[in-house]
Amino acid sequence: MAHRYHHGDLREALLDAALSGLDQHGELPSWRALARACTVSQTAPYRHFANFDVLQVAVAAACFRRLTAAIRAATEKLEDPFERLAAGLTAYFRFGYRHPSWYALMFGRKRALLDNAEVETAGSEAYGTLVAAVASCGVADSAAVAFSLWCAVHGLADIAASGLRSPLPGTRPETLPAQVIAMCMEHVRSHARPRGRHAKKRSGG
Amino acid sequence: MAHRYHHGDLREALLDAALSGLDQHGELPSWRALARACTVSQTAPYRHFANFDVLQVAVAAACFRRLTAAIRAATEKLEDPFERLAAGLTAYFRFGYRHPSWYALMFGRKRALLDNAEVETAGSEAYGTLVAAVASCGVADSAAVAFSLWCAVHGLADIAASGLRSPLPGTRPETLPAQVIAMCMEHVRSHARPRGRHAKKRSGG
DNA sequence: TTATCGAGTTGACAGTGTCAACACCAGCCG
DNA sequence: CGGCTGGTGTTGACACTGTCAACTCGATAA
Repeated sequence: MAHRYHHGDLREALLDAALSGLDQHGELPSWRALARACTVSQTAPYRHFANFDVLQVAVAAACFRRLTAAIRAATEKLEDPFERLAAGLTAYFRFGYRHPSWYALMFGRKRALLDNAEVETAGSEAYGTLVAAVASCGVADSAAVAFSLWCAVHGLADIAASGLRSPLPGTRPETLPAQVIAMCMEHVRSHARPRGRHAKKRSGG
Repeated sequence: MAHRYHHGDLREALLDAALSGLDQHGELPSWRALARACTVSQTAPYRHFANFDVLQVAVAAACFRRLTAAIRAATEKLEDPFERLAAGLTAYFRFGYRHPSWYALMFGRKRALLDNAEVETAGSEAYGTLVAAVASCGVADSAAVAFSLWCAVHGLADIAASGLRSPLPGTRPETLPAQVIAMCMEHVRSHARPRGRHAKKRSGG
C-alpha cells in the first residue's frame, strides 16, 4: 500500500511539516508546499483547515504551548521564587533565541492571530506563569510589574530572534540577556515586600 | 497633457504611496498596487528599485529616519539629562504605538532588512541617540544599560503595535508605558554615578 | 448490497513578483 | 536641422500563490 487514497492523519502531518519547514527555511512554507510535503494534492488541506490563516493560527498556538512547556521545564525544579523567576525569564529569552522563526510567527502581527481564541488561551497561559512567578516573589502589584518584565524580555527575545546585529560591538550575544534579566530582577526586588534578606521562602503568607 | 509618458518623479511617488498605503491598510501595498497608485504600468517601478525587497528596505529606512526625528523633537528642548532620557523613551514608544504598521515593517524580520547598509545606518542613528542620552546621565557602562532600556522600550512598542490586547484587565493602554519607563529610569539611576546636585531620588545603601 | 458522506482530486480563477522585448522621448553630437 | 543614445515606461508572458466548484474514492451504516 504505497499510496492510500486517504492519508490517515493529514492534519497532524501538516502541522509537523509547517513546524519543520519553519525551522528549516525560516518561513512558514506555502499552502501548496505543505500539501506537497505530505504528498497530497494542493487542496487536500482544505478538509482540515478553512484557509491558510487558520493553519497559521494552529501552528502559532502550538508554539505558544511549547513556550509554556519550556518555561515550566526550566522552573519546576527550583524552590526560591527569585531563582524561579530569573530562570523563567531566561527560558523565555532562550526560546526566542533558539527558535527565531517560531517566535516571529507568534508575534508577527497577523490579523488572524490577534483575535483568535486558541492563541489567546495558549498565550495567556504562558503569561500567567510569569505573573504567578512575580507574585510569588511578594510583589504587591504583580500584574503591573509582570507586564514591565514581559516588555523587557519580549524585546530581548524579539531582537535576538531577528538577527541581533549586536549593537554592542565586542559583546557576544550570549552575554546580553544577563544584563536585561538583571534589570528585571532589580525591578522585582525593589517592588517586593521586605521578607528577610536571605531567607528561603518558608511558609506561604 | 493629462498623461506624460515619463512620470517625472516616480521613485518618490512610489515611496509616498507605500507609506500612505502602510498607514491606510496596515500593510505594504503590493508591487503592482503601488504601480497602479502611481498610474503607471506594473513593471515601471523596476526602473527605480531592483525588486520588491529593495523598495521595502527604502521604506523601512525612511521610517527609521522618522523615528530618529521624533525622538529628537521630543528631547531637544529639555535640559535635564534624566528628563531627556525619559522623554526620548516615551517618544520611542509613542512612535510604535501610533504607527504600528511602520514599526512592524521596521522590525518585521525580513532577510533583506537585516544586512542592508541604509537601514543599518538609519537604525544606528536612532540607537545612537539613546546611548548618548544614557551616557549623559552619568552611567558608566552606558552601552550595556542602553541595550537593556532598548529591550524594554522595544518590547513595549512592539506589543503596543501588535494590538495590545491588554493583558492587564481594566488598565488602559495609555497607562502602561509609564510603568515600563519607570523601570527604565530606576535602572538608569541605580547605575548612574552619584553627582549630588539636583538629585530627585537618592538610593540608600 | 446500496446509500452516505468525510476525505482527496482535478481544473480553473485572479492575484502576485519578475523577466525579456519593445516603445517613447529628452538630450547630445554631427 | 537630423540621427543616435540611453534612461524611463509598456506589453506580454512565466511560474507561483491562495481559493473555489465539481468530481471521485472508499470506509462505514442501513
